[in-house]
Amino acid sequence: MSFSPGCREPMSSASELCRILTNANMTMYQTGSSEPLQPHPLQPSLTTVSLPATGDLLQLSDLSTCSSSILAQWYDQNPQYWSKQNVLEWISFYVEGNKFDASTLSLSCCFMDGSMLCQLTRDQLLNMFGMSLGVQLYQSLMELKAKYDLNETCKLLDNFLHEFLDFPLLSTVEVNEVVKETSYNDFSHVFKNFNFDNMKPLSDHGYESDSMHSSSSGGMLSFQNPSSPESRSSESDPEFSYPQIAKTHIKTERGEMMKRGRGRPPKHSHDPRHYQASKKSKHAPRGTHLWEFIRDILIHPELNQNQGLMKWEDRSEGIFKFLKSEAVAQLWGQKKKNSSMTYEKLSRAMRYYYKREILDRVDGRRLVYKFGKNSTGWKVEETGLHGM
DNA sequence: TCTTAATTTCCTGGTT
DNA sequence: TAACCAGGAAATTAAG
Repeated sequence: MSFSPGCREPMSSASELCRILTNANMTMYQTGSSEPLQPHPLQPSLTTVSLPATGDLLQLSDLSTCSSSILAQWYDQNPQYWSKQNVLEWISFYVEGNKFDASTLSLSCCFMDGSMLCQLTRDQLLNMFGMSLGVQLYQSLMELKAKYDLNETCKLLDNFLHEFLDFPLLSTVEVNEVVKETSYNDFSHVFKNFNFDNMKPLSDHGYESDSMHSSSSGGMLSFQNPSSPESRSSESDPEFSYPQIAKTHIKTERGEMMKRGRGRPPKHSHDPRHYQASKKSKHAPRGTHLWEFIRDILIHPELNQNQGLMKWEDRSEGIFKFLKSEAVAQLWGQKKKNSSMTYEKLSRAMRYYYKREILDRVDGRRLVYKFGKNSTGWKVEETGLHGM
């Protein structure tokens, strides 16, 4: 969607905005709206209760601390999944909280759901809401998105660590030097002890069958014996041994080698999980893009500390380096439910970003990339967080 | 149904 | 020699 600049137009007053919001609340939650607070599909436990009247928002000093309010319940969700009502509440909070002159604001600018909101650029928000309010809304949105992405990345990392044995969850680990030093050494023994006899053969089309990554906790990795000649660890850490899963060639029943087909492994439409996925809304947001996934690992070093996956080389310039290239690829694969992801493939996708200027080339340096002008959310001033 | 964006996969050749 | 980089080509998937 696109918002034309200058959609700000006179409106009666801030109280009018409040009145409309309050009425909207009453209408939606007393009569059974077609669009109640949308629970996050991954967080189905959210319960729907009445929203406070807009006036109540005035008494909230900080959204992030209002644990007893309904606001906190949807506020903790990914803004992507906010309803129009949620967006209105969010905007009105900043309007009221800053005593912003709502007469300069068009209500039509506020009628969007979270998905639309998240597509707006900083400039679009500034155009719509003006410098003062626009900047605040943009910063709030960036923080919320980062917070949600952190949660999701944390879950992924937890799943990844927890997939094989009772490795402590990141959320429960107290970060200290001992933990930092042990994490990956512990991994190598995990993989050495893994029972490779449980490996299922590849299906005859050359891809793993869906059953191979049917783990509900985010996709099960298939393994290749690290000592086998096919094993090709591209891991930059020589002590680190990761499971290798991509196989270029497969053996047929007659023992001849066949090439794997190109492109993504096809999904099986009869698979119940695929059915679930295909049932989701047509307007469901796209998954996080690769560069955003990378960015989120980088801007949350508190997670990275445990994994040592990546690090900033020059935060102000957006230059970063893969430390555990294959591990990052595995995590990305887990997120995309693709157990055959490798750094080789991931790096190809990264190179496509050069053309779009999402990434810039860093010549002569292995595993080093740089965020380009079309990437956002990694700068210190954008995130409000401070990297290493 | 078609188009398009964003990968994913495979490949060849070059560099470190 | 292994690991990585570069980029073409083709395939797949999801979203619009």
